[in-house]
Amino acid sequence: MSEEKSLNFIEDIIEEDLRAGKYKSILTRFPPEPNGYLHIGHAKAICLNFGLGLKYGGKTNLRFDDTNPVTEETEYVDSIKDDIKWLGFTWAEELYTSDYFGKLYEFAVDLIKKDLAYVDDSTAEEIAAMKGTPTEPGKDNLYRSRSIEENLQIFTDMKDGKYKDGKKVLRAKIDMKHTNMLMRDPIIYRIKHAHHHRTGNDWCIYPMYDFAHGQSDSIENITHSVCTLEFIPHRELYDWLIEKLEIFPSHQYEFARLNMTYTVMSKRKLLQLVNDGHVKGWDDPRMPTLSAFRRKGYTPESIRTFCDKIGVAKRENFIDLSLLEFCLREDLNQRALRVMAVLDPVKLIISNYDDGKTEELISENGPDEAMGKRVLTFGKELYIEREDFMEEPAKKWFRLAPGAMVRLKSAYIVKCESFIKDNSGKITDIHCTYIPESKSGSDSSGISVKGTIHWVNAATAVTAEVRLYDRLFTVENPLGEEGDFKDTINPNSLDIIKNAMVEPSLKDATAESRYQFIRKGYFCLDKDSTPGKMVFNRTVTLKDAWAKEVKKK
RNA sequence: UGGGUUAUGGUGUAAAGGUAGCACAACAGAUUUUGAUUCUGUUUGUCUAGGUUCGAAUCCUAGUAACCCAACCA
Repeated sequence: MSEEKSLNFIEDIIEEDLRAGKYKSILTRFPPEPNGYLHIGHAKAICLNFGLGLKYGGKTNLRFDDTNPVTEETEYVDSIKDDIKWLGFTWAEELYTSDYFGKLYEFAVDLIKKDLAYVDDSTAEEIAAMKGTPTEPGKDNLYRSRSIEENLQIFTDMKDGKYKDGKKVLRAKIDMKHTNMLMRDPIIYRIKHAHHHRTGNDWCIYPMYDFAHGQSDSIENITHSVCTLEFIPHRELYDWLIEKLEIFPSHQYEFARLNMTYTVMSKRKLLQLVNDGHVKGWDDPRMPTLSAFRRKGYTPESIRTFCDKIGVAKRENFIDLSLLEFCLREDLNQRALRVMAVLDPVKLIISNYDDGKTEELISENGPDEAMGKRVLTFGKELYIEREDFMEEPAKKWFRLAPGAMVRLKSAYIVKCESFIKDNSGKITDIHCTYIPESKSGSDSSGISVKGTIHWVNAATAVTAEVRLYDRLFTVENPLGEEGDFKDTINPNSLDIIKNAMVEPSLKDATAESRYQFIRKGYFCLDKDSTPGKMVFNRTVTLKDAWAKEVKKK
């Protein structure tokens, strides 16, 4: 095959439309409802819609689908805008469906005048009963034959606030026996005496999704209105309304939403996790929201790469979380500064190193020369990772053990001579000797060791809190289990380490800094940090061949 | 008992009648002052049954499975 990437089915359609001269340029839109935070599934839709605009020299609008005042809030509007900007996209116009309430009302009046809409006084239960089921046709009710004049008058009265919530609705007059349930006289306007986040108390009737979305697309001259699969049955109604209203013919195309292992992706369920206190807010780093990924240290580039790799198609998919992590590591590996941090410290004392002596050693900041170098202080007392020492070494173990030698990264080779345990059997000190000729960069010792471990100098190390995150759920598909999805929440999804010892250069960390704690993973500074106490989030672990080796047994 | 949509390795995604490719995952090895990175290699697939054709993932017929549709949510 050639170098260029093959097109997805929507790109196929657009290229065909452009080729055929159906449109001179394209216009897409991203239409979130401001009732929750954006998650990784939205990122797929954002990358798709904005990506299409960019690729074909068109534009993309951001339109808040705010037709339900009871669930929508400005807080969500702000977070959504932040997330889209963070991902790196720029919208042509910031619009709101509520901008069109006047126009939409006119459309409804137009429909009534064409005898294509009527006011129904039935209760919600009655309407549901008359609607039939997917396998049984619905039935007409007596309100369906109301006169145009009467409908016009009552609809005006509805708008003027003469009725209470739920007393009347406006319905499109289509076909109660239609095989598509959505075509059985769908409700297009309902009464809600509620405060709207933008229009305040101007309206007490609000259009339903189906009477707002397609019409908004049309008003904006959207050429390709891309949405997820569950809206397929809505397309027939979308087209019907555009045809009857005789307005600009936007077209709807549907793709499969993103599903990912070890998480859930519905705003309703995410809201539940927040409200029930299973996580500490929408941006808790264990959440699949964009604000959580950002806080956890993910880069927008890695998420865009991920969205590119998963593709766009119409079949249900279930993406492996490891693909997202792969994209992340690939990016972080290139940009993260390498530093040393000991998460579970145990003291290492070098017996043949002079008391009070220190040395300044040079270490590279990363694999790329351009990342520069930094100075590390070495001394007689260090901290190393507790798990890097094994009293009775396992097979293929090439870290520290009694009598064994190991390289201290960017420093010397040391040999373990003895160790001390406290009353509870916990190792408190490891005594080593070092090989003076083995200094990194000028090693003349002739000794080669298999293992290299990280360390920090006890005298100059800084204490920091480190938060280790694991997947939020214990099973790949929390919704595939019997019972409530919350039963599969991972009780160990957060491990807080209060006293990690990190090298002093980390004092310069900023919110944007990306680090690799050598051999432990990628980390970033959390917003909970204070001048007196740094807090780091583990963004993702490094791949760990040893852990895999251990697991095999 | 209705209507709609989709079926390609473990997971995704290409192949527009002509060599089933790519990525992740898994496995094996090389390199390595991060058991990381990098590099090399291996395993695994066209839902089923018929048919058309020199040739079928692709076309035809009949099945099967999964998902969606009965909020005054979007």
